[in-house]
Amino acid sequence: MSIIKEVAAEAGVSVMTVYNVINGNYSKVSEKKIKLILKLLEEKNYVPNLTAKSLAIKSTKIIGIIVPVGDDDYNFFKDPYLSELIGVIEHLLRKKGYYAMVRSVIHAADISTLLKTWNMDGAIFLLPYYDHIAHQILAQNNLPMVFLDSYSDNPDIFSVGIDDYKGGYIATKYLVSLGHTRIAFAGSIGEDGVKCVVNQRFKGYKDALREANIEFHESFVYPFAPVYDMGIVAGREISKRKGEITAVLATADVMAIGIMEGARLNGYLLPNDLSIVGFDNIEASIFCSPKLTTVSQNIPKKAECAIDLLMKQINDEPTPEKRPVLDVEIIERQSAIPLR
Amino acid sequence: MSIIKEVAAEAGVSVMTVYNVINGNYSKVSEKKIKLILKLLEEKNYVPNLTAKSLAIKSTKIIGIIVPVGDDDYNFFKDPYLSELIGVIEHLLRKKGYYAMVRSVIHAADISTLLKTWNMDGAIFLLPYYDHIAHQILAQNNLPMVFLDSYSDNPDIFSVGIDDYKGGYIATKYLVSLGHTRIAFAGSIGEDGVKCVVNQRFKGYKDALREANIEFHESFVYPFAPVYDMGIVAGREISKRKGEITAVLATADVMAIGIMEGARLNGYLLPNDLSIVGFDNIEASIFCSPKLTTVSQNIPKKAECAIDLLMKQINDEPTPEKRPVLDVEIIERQSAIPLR
DNA sequence: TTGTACGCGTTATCAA
DNA sequence: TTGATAACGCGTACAA
Repeated sequence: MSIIKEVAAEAGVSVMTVYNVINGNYSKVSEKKIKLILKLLEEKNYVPNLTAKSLAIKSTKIIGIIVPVGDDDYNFFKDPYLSELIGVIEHLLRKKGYYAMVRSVIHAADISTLLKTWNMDGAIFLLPYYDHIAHQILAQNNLPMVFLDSYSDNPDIFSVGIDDYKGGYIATKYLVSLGHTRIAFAGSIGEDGVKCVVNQRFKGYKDALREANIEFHESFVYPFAPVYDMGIVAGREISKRKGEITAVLATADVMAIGIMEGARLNGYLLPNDLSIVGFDNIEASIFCSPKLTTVSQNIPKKAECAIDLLMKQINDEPTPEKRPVLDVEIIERQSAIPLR
Repeated sequence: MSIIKEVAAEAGVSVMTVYNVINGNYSKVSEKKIKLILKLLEEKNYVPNLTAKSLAIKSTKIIGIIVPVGDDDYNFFKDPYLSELIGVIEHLLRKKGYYAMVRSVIHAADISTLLKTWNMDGAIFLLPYYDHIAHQILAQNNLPMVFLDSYSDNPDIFSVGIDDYKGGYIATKYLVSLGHTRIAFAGSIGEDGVKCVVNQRFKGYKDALREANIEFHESFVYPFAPVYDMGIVAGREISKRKGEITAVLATADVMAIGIMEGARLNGYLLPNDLSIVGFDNIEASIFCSPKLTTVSQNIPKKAECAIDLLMKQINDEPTPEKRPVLDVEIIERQSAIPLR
């Protein structure tokens, strides 16, 4: 028997009266009974059952944290950028009385099922792998959603991004200011013409080169996945061209750290033989030596914006900006130094 | 109106018949209607509502992933050990049809509330900060639970741990084998006599010293928190005693990396001036230079054991071992080298 | 083969 | 002030 019923029986009142006390409708109950009922609830450690409440009010306070994973066995939490982001998000949600249901998804089709299964109040999509089906996701699920780093041209989408173009631009400009002219670009660029995170950074890179009257070489592009292992591969490739390439811009810190390793494996001395700039400013960027110069994005702020956007939708408040874009900046450390 | 009712109406049957089809009780429904109903369900993208189902069957398929956080603003996901662990756990739970609700908790009292609020099917406690109230947690919550790294003497507790004593022992022995005799220990040791992760490692450290006829010095102990920043502090302290201390065992990789940094800030050349052994074998232990020699614990296996123990409890299967202890091993890299 | 009735814990409405 | 009743979506037991 449920605690509510026990209390009602013991206090000699109806279940409804107990609920009135629980919900603070004190005006509707006599003071004497209030005290007794509160005492009994306390004694029995009553905690409202949210699965029942959810059913009644059609709101669960569950927010889905959706992370696409390609391969079934890849542990996306090893990515420090994602973990940090999830940590901040969980924290903010908790403070606002929501519950974070973290979920990696392999098949995009599973998303709708998940959201409906728990009748979630909202969802945050951490990685921008859904631009091509954004329309479908929006159509199938009528609930507040926020996409991170999306470049979808769907006008109905809410998203929080960073100024990827500027990131690529200032990083390249920074390397140019150090005297570098033969600058490689490492990152999984998408199809030509498609707007996406890496392509925007790539565009910034090319524009900065052009502005400095530096010719762009297709062979300077290493279109590898932004993970440590592929960084090593890229680093090995790049260091085969000693003297030809003097600097690299990588689209993720972990990749940049991998590039360092790969170059070192080929006998490079860092940062002398190769200047490297990363992207994200994860905590591990100070673990490596030389410490990584990188384009910093403010992860806590990104999370805040996402939650803010989500809450505004949930509470039917106006959203001044549907797609805020956060600023980025260069964090100068030791991995990029003047040429020569 | 719910999809179920729509389908029932359109198919001209009762709601019950629709449920029979959904639940595969085909024997109870005529083939013609089955096809029609399945088609309608498909069209309308029917997904069972777990909040309602949970209420009816008193099982939610939600597993709580509980992480204690001391300070309100500390982002525990920055800890690579925890993130990796959570990643594996989410993955395993998903494959078994469960949902991971990740939750940081500040006040231990919130735990019971959380578990009851969602009527969770089980819970995993990631950090062993609850040994002193384990009895209370067990008493207040009658659901399958698994504690990681617990040294509670409560016989009712299920836990998965690693051989911390052996870890401290083999790490110290390893340093001794390299010729070191003045070996410091860095980690937040608990009260004397209390069994806990760090104290066990500390015990292993002391026993290994004794076995090698090396005197233990109280002043060689740096009882700092196992985080990067405190590692730096420890590294600075240790490097003030050049020649006096030649090696350190740290109880966490991030701390070991911090120690490197602190020592370097004081002019140390690594690993020449100081040999360092870490603990955990997180991914970032290869990001630093020199690469970290460390005591490895098998995080995926730890997660697997925990889930296995949890599932056995949920399914009322016998559990051969209530408190499995996983083995550890030394991973030799570059941060610890022979003396001189 | 199909349908009815009731319960799960909670909220909302309305009557007493 | 208090309480009865219906509803939320689903499962179980039992009838027709």
